Amino acid sequence: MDAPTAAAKRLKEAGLRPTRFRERTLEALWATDAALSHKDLVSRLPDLDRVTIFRCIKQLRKSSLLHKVRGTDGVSRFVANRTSGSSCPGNHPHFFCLSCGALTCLEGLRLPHLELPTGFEVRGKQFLVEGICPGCAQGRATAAGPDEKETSS
Amino acid sequence: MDAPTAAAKRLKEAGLRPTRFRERTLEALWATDAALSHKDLVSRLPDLDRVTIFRCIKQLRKSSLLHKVRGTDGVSRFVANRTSGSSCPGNHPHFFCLSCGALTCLEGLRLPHLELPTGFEVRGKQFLVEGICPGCAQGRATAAGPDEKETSS
DNA sequence: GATGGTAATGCAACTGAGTTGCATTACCGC
DNA sequence: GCGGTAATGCAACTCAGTTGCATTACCATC
Ligand SMILES: [Zn+2]
Ligand SMILES: [Zn+2]
Ligand SMILES: [Zn+2]
Ligand SMILES: [Zn+2]
Repeated sequence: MDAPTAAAKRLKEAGLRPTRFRERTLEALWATDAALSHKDLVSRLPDLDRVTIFRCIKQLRKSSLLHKVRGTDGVSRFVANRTSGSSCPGNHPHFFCLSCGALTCLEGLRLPHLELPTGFEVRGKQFLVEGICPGCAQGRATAAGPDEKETSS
Repeated sequence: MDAPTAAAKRLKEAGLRPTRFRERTLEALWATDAALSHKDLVSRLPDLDRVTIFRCIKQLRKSSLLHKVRGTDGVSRFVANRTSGSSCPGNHPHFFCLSCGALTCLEGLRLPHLELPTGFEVRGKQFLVEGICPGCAQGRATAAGPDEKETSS
């Protein structure tokens, strides 16, 4: 008997069939802190069909196993929800690095409150900060040389 | 001689050639409070080529005559900057109505401050609130009555 | 362990936003 | 009016995301 993986367990809990591909998609997301785009996932799971990955994402999202964030480039990226209970789409802000393109959750931070004029009925909020991430900022400071990115996404 | 329109004046100030099409694009944006998508502009300016509108938008944006906001649907929308001096891209939050799709600037409001962990170098911020706009909320409350929304999308 | 129904997968073709190249046309200074 | 530059139109393209349909894997049930 194959030991049931943590991913399989999580999928079952969520009421999804724990297929090999869903497990691997989930594991790929668990393996990184950054949000992954569909393209990122395709390159990490080369033997999966791109449409399958799209559908897989959609299912995982429906079951709240991940949340979606759009960078300022308009591309959606996805992050696994670690805590099984809450972690709804928008309870923390996100950071988009203009240098390396990484999009990360700022999970330690709360979304700031915003007082809207009367008449608006709020359903959700998104706060996206863009700039240079610690990694890239350090690279610049240290490097002097501007040999930025070679890892073309 | 044709009286120089306000739009033409504004374009000249910004250092752009005040062509007929740019004037009309700017006027279309001035004529509404809501942010307009490229598609919206195409339907308001049926005799303009869609590519021309894209390029027009790009120029107006480069000259800070308008700013871009993305709805949670991922589609870019554009709003004219009334005040000629400042009005950079992101100094106010935006509201996206899930019912009618309208995206509006909350110009009266400041972006809330957010204290980031050390190491992050902030270049810009975006705050997008989604929900039901006053117009749609009222329509529902009053509802019972027949003449809901007919303006689809 | 075989069997069947449902859900998941692969493939191809499609949509819609946005871009690029190139030939044509309008604008502005002279 | 004339010429050069910038703006326009058109066609073709990229890239994210979706849809339809035939095939395959999963799970339960016998
Ligand atoms: Zn970075
Ligand atoms: Zn997040
Ligand atoms: Zn509305
Ligand atoms: Zn705005």
